Amino acid sequence: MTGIRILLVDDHPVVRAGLRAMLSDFEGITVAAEAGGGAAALAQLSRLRALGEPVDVVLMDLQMGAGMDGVTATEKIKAGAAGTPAPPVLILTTYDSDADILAAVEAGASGYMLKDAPPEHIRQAVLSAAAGGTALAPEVAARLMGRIRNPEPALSGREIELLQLLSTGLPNRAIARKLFISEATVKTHLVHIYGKLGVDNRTAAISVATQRRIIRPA
Amino acid sequence: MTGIRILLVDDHPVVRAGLRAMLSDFEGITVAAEAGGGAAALAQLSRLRALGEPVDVVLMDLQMGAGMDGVTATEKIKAGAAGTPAPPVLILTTYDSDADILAAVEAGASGYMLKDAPPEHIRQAVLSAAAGGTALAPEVAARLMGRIRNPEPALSGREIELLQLLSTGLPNRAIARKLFISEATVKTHLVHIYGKLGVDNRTAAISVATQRRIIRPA
DNA sequence: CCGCGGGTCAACCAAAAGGTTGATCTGCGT
DNA sequence: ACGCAGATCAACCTTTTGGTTGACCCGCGG
Repeated sequence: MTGIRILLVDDHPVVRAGLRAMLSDFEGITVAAEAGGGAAALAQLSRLRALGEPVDVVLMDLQMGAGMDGVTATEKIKAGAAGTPAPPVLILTTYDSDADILAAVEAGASGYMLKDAPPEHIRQAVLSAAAGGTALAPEVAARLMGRIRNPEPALSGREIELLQLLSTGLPNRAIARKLFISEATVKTHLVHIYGKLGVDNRTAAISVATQRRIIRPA
Repeated sequence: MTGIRILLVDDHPVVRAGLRAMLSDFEGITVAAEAGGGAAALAQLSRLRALGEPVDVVLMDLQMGAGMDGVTATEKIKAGAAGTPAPPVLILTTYDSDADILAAVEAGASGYMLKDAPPEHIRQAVLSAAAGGTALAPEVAARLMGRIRNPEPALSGREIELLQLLSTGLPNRAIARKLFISEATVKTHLVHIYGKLGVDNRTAAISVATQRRIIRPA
């Protein structure tokens, strides 16, 4: 049997070693290559494709220190930057904030797993992704279901995006520039956010959004 | 030769597997046990001591999801909660905030390494700790040197108190009432805080203060 | 004793944020 | 075709913050 060929993308050597050790215990799964960042990941994908040994699944961390973050790398892979057809990308990260989950899904990720998941779950997710399916960690799935069932205090993707920038301390003008919209639009979004979160200023919005894990702590 | 016996403490199975794989490649180092949290770590230490197989070095993560955090666990170990003499504790974590480093050192840690360090550095640190020495990652050492050369202005107790309330989203008026001072005084404190943190608005102050662990996340 | 820093307050002005109304455009589902 | 919701923008006004200056009191250390 051919086996599922995997590319590990994580900036921590320790984590890469852990995943390699964990995955090598499973039948039918082999780690074809590793990358410590988004740019290296794209290079590895191209290299392996040129060798006629394309990877079947990319295991990608989201937070990666200096360089390209995982969401951007996923977008580039899915856009065919490392050749087509693009392999499925399975996110394996530490945090499960709405902001991260939505960004990853929009970037084209096939799944979203947490690093504290038991090995068996990760194996299942890899198999699922390789077969063209999807895989969500139970916690993640629960959060998404909650969003669907309870649309009352549901923030839109754009609003969450704005909230995330808000939490870094940027003034409206800077947020507007980052999102390529006008300051007026930023204010409109903020008013909506305040209404949905039941607050009346940006600081309280950040507090509530952080507690509800709508955004990850700055 | 006896070999150095290690206890791994980390809440992520993936990371534990990685460290186990990495360390097992080194001569003279064996992983005696693992723990997924601070409480389990103390239990493991006691158990192994009772078996007459005490560990020589504890490899400890700082951020551990739900239960006891790494600093607290280190304090307890050093206080003899798992028997004396207490083994050296080597911190191995993702973040290198000043607050984390200082807290770890104060708790009695023998070293502070980052998870993105190359395996050889981690091996050196383990050997050093086992021999009763200390080990600091270059980045960490650099930060400490920087602090000594360029001490960041410390926030006063009152300022931190105010910052904590600020992070909950209260406007100045409400903060004033909570602290039984006038709004003018709140503004004066805020100006001082902004100056010390190098920001110019309350939202950024919260962001910076949270990152530096000056205040706990809302 | 005197300076110094922390904490308290006031008055004033400038800038940013909050709130309202109303408008256009887009995609999506019926 | 239609309504609806999300996203976008403008103009206007009020409230809150930010920034400056100056002042007073207190405790601690040289």
